[in-house]
Amino acid sequence: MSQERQIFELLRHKLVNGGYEYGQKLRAEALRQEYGCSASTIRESLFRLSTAGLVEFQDQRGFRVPEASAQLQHELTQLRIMLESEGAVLSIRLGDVDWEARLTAAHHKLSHIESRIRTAGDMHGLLDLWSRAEQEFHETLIDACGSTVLKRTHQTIYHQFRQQLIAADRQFLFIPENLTQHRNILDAAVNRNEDLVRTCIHDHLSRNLIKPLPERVKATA
Amino acid sequence: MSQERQIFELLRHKLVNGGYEYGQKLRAEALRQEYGCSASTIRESLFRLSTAGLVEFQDQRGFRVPEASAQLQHELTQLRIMLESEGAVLSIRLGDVDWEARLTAAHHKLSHIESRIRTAGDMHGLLDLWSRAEQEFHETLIDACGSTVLKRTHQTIYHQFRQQLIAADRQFLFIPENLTQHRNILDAAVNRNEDLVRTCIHDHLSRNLIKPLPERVKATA
DNA sequence: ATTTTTAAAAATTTCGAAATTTTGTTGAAT
DNA sequence: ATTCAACAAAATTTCGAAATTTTTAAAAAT
Repeated sequence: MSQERQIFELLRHKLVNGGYEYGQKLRAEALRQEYGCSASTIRESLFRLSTAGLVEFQDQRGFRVPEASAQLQHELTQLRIMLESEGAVLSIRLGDVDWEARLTAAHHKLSHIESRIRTAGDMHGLLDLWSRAEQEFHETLIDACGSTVLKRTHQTIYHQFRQQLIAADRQFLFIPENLTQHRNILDAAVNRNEDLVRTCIHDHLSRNLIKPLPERVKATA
Repeated sequence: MSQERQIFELLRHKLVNGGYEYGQKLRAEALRQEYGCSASTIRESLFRLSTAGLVEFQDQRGFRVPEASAQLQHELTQLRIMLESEGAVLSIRLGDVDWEARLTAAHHKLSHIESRIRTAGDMHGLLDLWSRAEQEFHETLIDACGSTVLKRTHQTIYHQFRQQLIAADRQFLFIPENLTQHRNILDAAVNRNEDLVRTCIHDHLSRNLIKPLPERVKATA
C-alpha cells in the first residue's frame, strides 16, 4: 500500500475519532514528523480530507479541524436520517437472507460491546471497539440497497457526524437508550417493516436534532 | 487566488462539462503542460476531485475519468431526486419572498435559453450557457433549505450526474420536455405545494432511472 | 505456439528546497 | 497611547528531480 493512502487513512481515523481538537490548526510541516514523511504527502491527504468535509481548507491559510457546532450537528443528523432511512428501506426490498444474517451478526457484536459498556459504567478503553462496531452495524443496515453512490455518500456524512459528536459521546460516556434503539432497528429490518425502520432510525438519531422541523405548509393551489 | 484553487476549478469544470473522454487516463505530467504548472499541483487537484467522485484514483496506477454507465447514472439520479426533493420541501417551509424571487429569476434565465435552443434545434454554442443556467436553477430551488451540508452534498451529486450525462445530452441535443418540467417545478415551489414539487422533480429526472424500484414489501409483524 | 523471465521504458510516488504569501514584531509617526 | 510602516519570522505554495513501482517489449524456456 502506498504511503499516501496509509497516511490518508491514519489521518482520517484520527480525525473521526477525536484525535485532534476542534478548530486545531493542521500544519503539514508539523504532521510530517508525526507520520514520518514529507510535507507534500501530508498536504495531498489533507486536500482529500477537505473534500470529504473532515478538514477545512482556506486558501493560503492552511488546514484546520472544523469547529463543533450545534447547527452542523443538526444538519449532519438530518441528512443521516434521510440517507440511512432510504438505504435501509431499499435494503429491505432488495436484500436477501445473507443480508439479514450479516445485519444480525453486526448487531450481535455491537450489542455485546454496549452491554459491557453499560456494566462498566463508561466507555473507557472501549471507545475504539464501540466506534468500529457502531459503524459496521449502520453500514450493514444499508449495505443491500443496491447503490454504491448512496453508500459512499452515507459514509462521508457518517464520518463527519462522528467527528462532530465524538467529544459529546465521550462526555456522556454512554447512552443507555442506544442498546434498545439498535435492537429496534434490527427487528424492524428483519421483519421487513419499512415504515417502522424509518421511525426507529429517526428515534435513534433525533436526540442530535436541535431544531424541530418547521410545520408542513399547506398547498395554496 | 492560488494556482492550486484555479487549477482545481478549471479541471472540475472541464470534467463536469465533458472536456475529457470517459475512461480517459489523466496523467499529471501531461496535464502539467495544459495548465502550465508543476505535476504536484495537478496531483493535488486530482486527489481533491477523486474524493468528489469526478475522478477515479487507483493506488500506484494514477487517475482516470470514470466510465459512463447506466447503473451509475441510475444511482446518481436516485440520490439527486432524494436530495433535491427534500431540499425543495425544506425551502418551501423556510424560504421567504426573496427566495421565491431568486427562483423565479433563475427560471426566467433558464427558460429563455431553452427557448432559444428549441428554436435553433440544437445546443450548438449554447451548451455552456445552458449548463450554468440549469445548475443555477436547481441550486436555487434548494437554496433556502437551511442546510449547508445538504447543499454541498447535492452539489457533488449534481456534478457527477452532469458528468455522466453530458455526452448523452449532446447526443440528444435537446430535450423539449425540460421546458415544461422546469416550469412545473417552479410553479409547484412558488405555490408551496410540497407533494407536487416532489412529483415534479421526480418526473423531471425519472427518464434517467433505468430500473423501476422494486415493489414495496409488506410488514410481516 | 504459449508461457515465463528479463530488461527497458514509462508512469507514479516521494522528497526537500526555493519562491511566495501570511503572520508577528519592532520602531517611527501622528 | 494609537496607528501605521517596515522588517523579520513563520507558514504555505510551487517546483523539479530522485526513488519507486507499474507497464511494455523482447528474449528465453517450456
